[in-house]
Amino acid sequence: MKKNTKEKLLENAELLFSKNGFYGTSINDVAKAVNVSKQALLHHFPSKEKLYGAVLEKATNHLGDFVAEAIRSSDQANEQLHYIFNSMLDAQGQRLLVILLLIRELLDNRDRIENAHKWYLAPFIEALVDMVSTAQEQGDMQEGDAFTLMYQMLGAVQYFVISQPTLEKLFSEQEFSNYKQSQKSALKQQLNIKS
Amino acid sequence: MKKNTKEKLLENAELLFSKNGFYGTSINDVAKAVNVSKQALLHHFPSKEKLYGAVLEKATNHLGDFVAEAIRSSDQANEQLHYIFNSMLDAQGQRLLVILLLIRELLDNRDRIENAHKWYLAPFIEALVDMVSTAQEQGDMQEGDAFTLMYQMLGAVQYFVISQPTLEKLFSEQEFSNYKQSQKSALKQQLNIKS
DNA sequence: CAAGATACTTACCAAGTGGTAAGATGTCAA
DNA sequence: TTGACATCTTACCACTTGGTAAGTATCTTG
Repeated sequence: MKKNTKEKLLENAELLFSKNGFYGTSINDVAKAVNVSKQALLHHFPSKEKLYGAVLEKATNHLGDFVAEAIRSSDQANEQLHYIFNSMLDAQGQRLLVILLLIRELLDNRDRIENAHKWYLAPFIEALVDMVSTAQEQGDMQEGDAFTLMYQMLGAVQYFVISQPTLEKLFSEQEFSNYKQSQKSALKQQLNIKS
Repeated sequence: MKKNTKEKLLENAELLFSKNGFYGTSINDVAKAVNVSKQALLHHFPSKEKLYGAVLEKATNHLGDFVAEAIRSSDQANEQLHYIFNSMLDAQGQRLLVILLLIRELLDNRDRIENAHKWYLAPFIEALVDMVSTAQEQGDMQEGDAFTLMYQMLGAVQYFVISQPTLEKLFSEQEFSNYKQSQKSALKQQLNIKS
C-alpha cells in the first residue's frame, strides 16, 4: 500500500509546482498533500531541486507520449498537428499541468537552463517543426519558415490555455467556451482540416 | 536626493517581481537592491501585497500609454496593431518587464483574480479588439472573430518574447535574431503592412 | 522656533524554509 | 535468524520570511 508513496508525491508535486511555481511551493506542502512527513519526501527525493527535476522529467515523458499519440492518430502531418494543438486547447488533468509547467519553465529558467536538464522542450519542438515542414510539402499549410509558423501556433494555443481562468472571469464561462470554439476553428483553417 | 527612494523601490520591485515572480522575490531583496533597510520599504509600501499591487498598477499605466502611443503613431488600425505587436517583439526595459509580469499574472492569479484584478488586462485587450475590428472593416485583416484573431496574435507574440532567453540558448543568438525577423514578417503579412 | 509630518533606522519576533541526524519499523533474501 | 536495505518518524538546526515596535533624524510649515 505504501509502495506508491513516491508516485503520489510526484503527482502532487506536479500539481503544486504547476499551480504555484517552484518558489510558491514548499516541500512541506507536497508532503502534507500526501499525508506524509516532510522527511519521507526527502527520503525519496533528496532535495527540492531533485523533486522538481523529477517532475520536469515526468513532464518531458508526457510530451514524448503526446507526440507519439499524435503520430499514431494519423499519417498526415497536418492532422497530427491538429491533434496536438486541439488536444492542448482541451487540455485537462496532467496535460494541462504540463502546459503550465512548461511556461513557468520559460519564465523561470533563464539561469537554471544552463546546467542540468538541457531543455526538456527541445525534442518536442523539433518534432513539431518537422510536422509543419511536412504539412507544407503536402500543401496543407501556408508557405514560410516552419519554425516561425509552428511557434506562432504553439504560442497562440498555450497562451490561450493559460488565459482560461482569467478569461472565464473576464467574460462568462459560456462566452469563453465560444472563444475556444473559435480558436479551434481558426486552427482547423490554418491546418487545412475539413470535417 | 532621498526623495525618489519610493520610485526606486518601485522600479526594482518591478524588475524583481517580473524576473522571479511574487514568491521568488522577498521584500528584503527589493530593499537591498535600493540599498535601504527593509523597513524603509515597509514605510512606503505597508505590505508585500501592497508593493506588488503598486507594481501592477504601474504596469497597467504602461499598457495604457502603450495603446495611446500606438494610436498616435497612425490613424490606420492595422498600423496601430503593427506598432503594438512589433514593439512587443522588440521589447526591452520596462516594456519587457511588463510583458513578463502580465504572463505571470495569468499563471498566478487564479485565486487573487476574484477581487480587483480584472482591470489589469481588460482595457488593453478591449482596445486591441477594437483595432482588429476596425482593421477588418478596412479590409486589412482577414475575416473571423476579432477577439480570437487578436488573441492569437497577442499569444504568439508574448510567447515568443518570453521564449527569447531559452531560444537564444537553444539556437545561437544570430539564429534567434533571424527567427524574430521572421516573426515580424509574418506579423506584417497578417496586418497587410507594406514597406 | 515649535510642532508635526516624512523618511528612515535598529531591534525584535513568530512562523516557515530546506535540510541533517538518529532512530523506529517493516521487508526480504542468505 | 540475522543482517542489510527501504521506508518513514520525531527532533533538531540555521536561516529567511513578512511584519511590528519604537525610536531618530530631517524637512516642512504655521
